[in-house]
Order: sequence, then structure tokens, then C-alpha cells
Amino acid sequence: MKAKSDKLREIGRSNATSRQGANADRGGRLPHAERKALILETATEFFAENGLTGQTRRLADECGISQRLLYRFFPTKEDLLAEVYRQEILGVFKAVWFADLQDRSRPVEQRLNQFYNDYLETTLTRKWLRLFLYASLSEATMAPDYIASIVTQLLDVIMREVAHEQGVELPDDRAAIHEMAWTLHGSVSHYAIRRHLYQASNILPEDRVVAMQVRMFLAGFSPMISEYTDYLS
Amino acid sequence: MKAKSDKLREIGRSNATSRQGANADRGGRLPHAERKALILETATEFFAENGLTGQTRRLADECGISQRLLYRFFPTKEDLLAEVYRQEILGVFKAVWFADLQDRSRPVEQRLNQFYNDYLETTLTRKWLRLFLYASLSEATMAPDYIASIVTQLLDVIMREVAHEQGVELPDDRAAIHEMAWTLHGSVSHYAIRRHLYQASNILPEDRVVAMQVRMFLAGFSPMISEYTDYLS
DNA sequence: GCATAACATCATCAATTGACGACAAAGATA
DNA sequence: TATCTTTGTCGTCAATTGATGATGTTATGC
Repeated sequence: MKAKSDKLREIGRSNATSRQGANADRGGRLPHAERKALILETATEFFAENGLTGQTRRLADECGISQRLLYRFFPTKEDLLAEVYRQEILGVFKAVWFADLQDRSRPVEQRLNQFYNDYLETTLTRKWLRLFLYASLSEATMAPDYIASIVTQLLDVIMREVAHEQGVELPDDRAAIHEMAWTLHGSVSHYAIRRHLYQASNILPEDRVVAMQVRMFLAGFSPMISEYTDYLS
Repeated sequence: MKAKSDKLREIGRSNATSRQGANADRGGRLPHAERKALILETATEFFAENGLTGQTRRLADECGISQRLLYRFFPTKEDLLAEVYRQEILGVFKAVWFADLQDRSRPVEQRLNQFYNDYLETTLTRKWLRLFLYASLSEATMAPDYIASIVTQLLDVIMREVAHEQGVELPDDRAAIHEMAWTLHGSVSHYAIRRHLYQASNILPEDRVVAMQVRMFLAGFSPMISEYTDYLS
């Protein structure tokens, strides 16, 4: 039922004599902000691996501090979790994506490839995905609405840009538009889940996979819209 | 941190006088096999909702039995979890899918639509998805290899059938073939995740979404393969 | 040097939780 | 009805776990 990450323990020790090891992690005291940042960073990794039910004692171990010290920075474990979520889950969306995706001086295929490669590298990481899934599974109301809102806007932009370049008219139903964009977005997201959760094959390079998915999306774009509109009539 | 499913409690009570209520769930005793099946069914629902760290006392409550009784059927909680996983996660793949998908008397689009509608309804349910994700997140070695093997065979069949109908030649690299099929399979799977985890929009009917995704896959199939082979040369 | 405040640990509490021994009740068998 | 097996509950133990008071320790201002 447990006993899994005992290997990482027992590493930040041993320097009780040599004060001030060059880097961090030395046993000494730290200013408030610095220690807090360190805890948050470690906690992110910790909860991503062990789930939101991970124990404060083990987290403290991994931080190299006493369990009591955690409660000097965060009133409760739930506050710590909320802070982790706020910083590491909600704080990874780049505003520049919206600008780049709408730069019509470049072909939309190039824009989509660049965006999804970046998205995979910066957002759909193992840490982010696991935390997000753990939070989603535990009916944690940790503001998935915020994420939904951002992703929705991304989907809107993508659909608008592709439709413009291909001279295709989009349907009126916004839910349908989103569902169409999810075809690509979900495919990429699920690829990330496979890589980081199921530790599936990663034989093909990431950008090759993205390129195939984007190509399929662009080639199937107009037929997909036809499928939708044809059905309505 | 907890306290969520207290509503379902307090329902299977009240009949201590009327022996033999017509259905199950009456307070009386049950033969071994029947009680065990009941526990397994309830446990599936329970762990799917509360995660693998759900407590045996709450599960016993939901079963309407004492906590101790659980241990008459399963030596440890882990044994119970393993049994749940074996029955409810591994036991849902239909052999008939392989036959139907290869029935070349019908157009492949029709076959794919039928398969994925059925797959969504019988396998990618809330219960299955949540259990599978919880198990995957906890490095539970609960035989995800078995699933991977079955899905891999499905992907092979799908790719072969589409390539045959479209007269397209598949590349040699089996990993690449799987990655292409994952474009559709992952898209559908992620749609299920959205519905059952993020409780996202379900405005469009399920079969409409599947139809769009399948259409996109078929229309983008040949271009996607070209993208792959062109890159190699 | 000394006082003060911030940083950090130890010991511990109360609630939780997996597991189990002892015992009661129901049904079968004679 | 007496006996025995199976079903089921009660009470409890030991380990875990979130949280906190008391106390030690180091830096910093004066």
C-alpha cells in the first residue's frame, strides 16, 4: 500500500560540519521566502508523484526539514495544496501563444506545430499532468474552470485561424466548434498522458508525432465540418 | 479533505422486521458468493469515486455491512483492490470488436463509428476511466500491460482496415503505425476523460462527436501517412 | 556582548485506519 | 432439539497522520 519513494531520502544530509554548502539544500536556516519557495517546489513534485493524499511527514523528509516547519508556512495541508495548485497548475499558460497563433504571416500548420510542441514541453509535463489529474479525480474544485476558460479561448483561436486559411466557414454552434478543436487538442493531450502516466513507448520523437497530428487535423478539417453541417440538414 | 459521499449511506436500512425483501440489499444474511459479488460491485463504485485510498470503513458502510466482514472475503484491502481491478478493468474488452472491425462487407467509416460508440458506452465509462486513472497514477502494477496489448492489437486492425479501403500502403515502423491510430483513439479517449472527469460540456450527442472524429481520421489518413513518409526521405 | 525576533526541532495529542480476536446469531443437519 | 458450520458484529490494537505547544538555536540590531 505504500513504501515507494524511500530512495530519495537520505541525500540532503551529511553536512552538519561543513556549513554553507555552495548550493541550496544545506542543513542551515533560510530566510522565509526562500524556504517557502523550496517547500513549494518540493511539494509540487511530491504530490504529483504520491497524490494529494501524500503525507506531510514524507514531504517534510523530502524537503530535508522537520514536519513541524511546514506548518510555519502553511496553516493546513489543504492550504499548501491550494498554493501548489495555484502556482504550478494555473501559472503555466503563456499569453504569447494567443499572439503567435494569430500571426497570419506564417502558415497555420507551422503555427500549430510550434504551439503544440511548446505546449507539450512547458505545460503537458509529467508534473503538471499528474497533479492536474489527481486534482480532477478528487472532486477538488481547484478552479478547473479557469483552465477550461483558457483552453476554450485557445480552441476558438485555432479554429478561427484554420478556417480563415482554408476559406471554410465555421458553424454557428460554439460547442460544436470546440468539439472539433478538441479533436486535435485532445489527441495531443492524450499523447502526453500516455507518455507520462502509462510510460508508453516514446520511440517516435515528440515533434514527429505532433506533425502527424497537425497534418491530419488540417487535412480532415473541411470534411469534418461538412460531416457536421450535412447532418444538420 | 474528505466528507463527500454521506448521502448514499442510510438507505439500505429500515427492514429489520420484514424478512426477505423482494430484492437484494435487505439486512439479512447472504450466501458467500452473493455477498462477495455485492461487495465487489460496491467496491468498484466506491474506489472509482474515492480513489484507491478510500477507507474500508466507508466502503463497509456503503455495502451496508460491518467493516470486519470485508475481511472475511478479502485477506487485505490490497487483495480487494486487485480483485476489483481484475474484474472491472480487465474484463471489459469484447472479442467481437476484432471481428466486426474486419468485416469488409461494410464501409470502414461505419465500422469505426459503431466500434467507438460501443467502446465509449461499455468501456470508457466514468467508473472504468476513474479506476483506470487512479490505478495508473499510483504506480500500481495492476497489469496495464494487458490493456496495452489489447489496445495495440485494436490499433493494428484499425490501421490495416483503413489502409486497405483507401488503397494506401502503411509504413514499416509498427510504432509509427500505432502512433497514427492513437490520433483517433486518443481523441476519443480524451473526449471520455473530459466528460467523466472534468464534467465538461455534453451538449453534442456522443455519436455526433464520434462521427466527426472518425470523419476527420479518414479524411486525414492519407495526408498523415504522407507527412510521415515524406519526412523520412 | 546582549537582547530580541525569526528559524527550526522535539515530543505529543487526538483522530483515523488497516487488521484481527472474541463472540453472537442464523441456518442446516441429524 | 442438539450440534455444527457459516454469516455477521463488537470491541480493540498498533500504526499512521494532521496538527500544535513547548523549547532550542541562529542571525541581527543595538
